[in-house]
Amino acid sequence: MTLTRETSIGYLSNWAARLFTRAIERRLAPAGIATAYLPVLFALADGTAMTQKALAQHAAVEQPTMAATLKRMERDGLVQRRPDPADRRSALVALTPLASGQLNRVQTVVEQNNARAMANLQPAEQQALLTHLLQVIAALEADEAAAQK
Amino acid sequence: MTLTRETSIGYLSNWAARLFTRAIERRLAPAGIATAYLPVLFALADGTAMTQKALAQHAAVEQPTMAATLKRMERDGLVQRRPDPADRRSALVALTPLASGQLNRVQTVVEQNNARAMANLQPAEQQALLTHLLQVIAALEADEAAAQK
DNA sequence: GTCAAATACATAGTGTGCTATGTATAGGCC
DNA sequence: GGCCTATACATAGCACACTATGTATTTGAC
Repeated sequence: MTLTRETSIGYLSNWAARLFTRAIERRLAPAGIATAYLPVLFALADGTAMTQKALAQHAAVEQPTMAATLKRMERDGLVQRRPDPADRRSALVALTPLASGQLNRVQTVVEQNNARAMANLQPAEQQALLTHLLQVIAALEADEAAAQK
Repeated sequence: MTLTRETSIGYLSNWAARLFTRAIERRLAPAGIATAYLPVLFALADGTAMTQKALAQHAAVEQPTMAATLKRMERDGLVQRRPDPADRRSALVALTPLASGQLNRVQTVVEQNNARAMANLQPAEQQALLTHLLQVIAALEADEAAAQK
């Protein structure tokens, strides 16, 4: 039993993720929205302000990755930081009106993209795919946590 | 129906892919093998030599991406390029003995990693997951091809 | 045979992720 | 109060992906 790409869940996940990134970029880059911005946009969509640490946890990326993403979003006028009155080490990040104004369009594009990607699957199959992927993610996170120690 | 991470196939694919990359890095980086090397290693495993273009198509990455990967692999002593006698524009890439000697170990690590990731799924579910992901990939590639024109 | 178009690869610049490490503030112990 | 540790963030350096573009060779039309 040899290893081929088509039977490697790792390879297929990576491949699908790159295709998703390209598809989102194609449709949102003209609007100044990059894929890494999406978790931040959705996390702050309701108008709340969050710390960088909380945003990193929400997006499941490391802190320096989120720092770079926020720097680009700030450059692009999508977020603003103001000092956290309760802790001078941290800042509270919130969306700008420019970002809020694009939320509807962004959400529509993302949902349509997800729908297009799963258009060949029956509703039950779509649900199964999401469930199975979540179980894979849980297994990999458990493996990572075990290796940590 | 709001968009949450847990129901977004795009987000879950990206998340799983990052976890896979980290897991592979954790186990193969000490051996000098990076994740981007894997498609090249497996494509050349049988001793054949391929052009950069063929390797890029095999790995489903763009040509400059493969050029950079091959440069790192050459730096790490894993591949060597020799001029293609039939076409002076291109070079034929082949594994070095150093790379060939690590193939068994690499294949074992990748297979074990895939097995660990799907350990919580029944065999039928594992097969369904792979099939569904392939259908998602096919849909995204069709979408990309349509946008291309 | 010549020249224009196509092809193979290289390079530059950027986005997004990681690890390792530095700096400033907060919090708790004595 | 002073000090040690923990925490929040910044920075540096690298891997790996992309697009855009340049260079050299090949191919095909004439």
